[in-house]
Amino acid sequence: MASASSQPQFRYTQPPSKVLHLRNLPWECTEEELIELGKPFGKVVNTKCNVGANHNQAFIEFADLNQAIAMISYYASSSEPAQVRGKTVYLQYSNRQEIVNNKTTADVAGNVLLVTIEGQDARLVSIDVLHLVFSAFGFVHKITTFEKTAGFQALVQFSDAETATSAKNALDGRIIPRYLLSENIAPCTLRITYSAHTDLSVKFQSHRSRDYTNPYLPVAPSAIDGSSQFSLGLDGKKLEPESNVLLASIENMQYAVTLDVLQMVFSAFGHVQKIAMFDKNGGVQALIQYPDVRTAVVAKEALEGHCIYDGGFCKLHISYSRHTDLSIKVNNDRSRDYTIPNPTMVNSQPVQTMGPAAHQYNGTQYAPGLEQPMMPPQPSAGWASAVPAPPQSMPVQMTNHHPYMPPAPMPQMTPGMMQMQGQSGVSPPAGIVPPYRPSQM
DNA sequence: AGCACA
Repeated sequence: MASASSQPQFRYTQPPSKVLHLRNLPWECTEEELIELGKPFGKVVNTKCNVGANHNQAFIEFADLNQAIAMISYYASSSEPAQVRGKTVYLQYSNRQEIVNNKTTADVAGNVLLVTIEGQDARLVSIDVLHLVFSAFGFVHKITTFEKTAGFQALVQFSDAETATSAKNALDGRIIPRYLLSENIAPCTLRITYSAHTDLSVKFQSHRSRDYTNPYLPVAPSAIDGSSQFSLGLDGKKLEPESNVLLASIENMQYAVTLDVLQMVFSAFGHVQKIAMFDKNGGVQALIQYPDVRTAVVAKEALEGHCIYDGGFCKLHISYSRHTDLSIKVNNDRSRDYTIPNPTMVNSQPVQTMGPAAHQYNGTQYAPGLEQPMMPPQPSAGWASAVPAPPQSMPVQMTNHHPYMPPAPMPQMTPGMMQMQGQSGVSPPAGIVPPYRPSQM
């Protein structure tokens, strides 16, 4: 075979092509100038400017081969050379048959977004914070995070391109709301393009990747034993490995926090299997067990630092427990196993009460049964404004729609609650326990 | 003046 490809390409024996290769162009030649040059000979359907080491080459692609031939033929016999800005340009058939535009993927709308987190502390942004941010626009199927030369990046998968587009339009160029991050970390700006991916492959739930459509996906070993990689917390400290069991300590407990109150608060994020309360360091702590890590992660994100009651009372501090399955010996006012049939329980309506009620959040077009209780139903309200929504806006749903919104003071009151208040000698203002409302101090 | 690097 004659090896045409091994020959120098600047013989004038290029086979015809719809694509012409132009050289000796002036610096920064524009697409418009190329179209002007080719227009007399046919329809220019594509161009590529600023090619080559000196950016002085370009391609133009005609709709039809004959148009390209016409242009080459014309200038082959013309006394006037082809010119751009008075500079002679040289034409020949390209050795390719079409222009491939490499700026496609980032411009074609898809259901997966490529998110670059910019900022000094970008790496400290947890996948859970990203999940919260993007869940405001619809159900987030999957998230993966990774390091590239571009920095800390994430792929965020939505159901469809429309949802992804609404998130992209609202978030691109914006900062992650301050109230989602601890105070001492630098602002993080989101840069968002479309990804060419349509379905991410997530093998494990881990600190780097999540599949929110599959709660039974195994948790990565590295996320369980914590021996290999800790994820960095928002404050830059090491995080304990995620767990399905949360350890909650209650600060400034002016009002009694009973087992039932805890069960209500934590049930907003999923089924609470077991709770155990105990005294430690002069305060009250509780272990709350969920069926899966994912639910616990969401609950922790949502509740950490928030107060059960208005006024900074009963502030929750939540960490992951090393337990995975609590051993509840007896059901009483300090410990309870909600997974076993409980005809003998004193207050035996809790879980069933919460189930349906917990799903009454309006605007919940997210997948049923998944844990989005705290996503703003009207994301545009929070994101369209230049100023990030105030802290209260994120959990505001819990204020408005949380099942524990008593029409009358102190509903679901338990004997234990009464007693503890009596013992403590602290009377709530006006004798009323404020409604449960997570709020930051 | 001589073929694109996503």
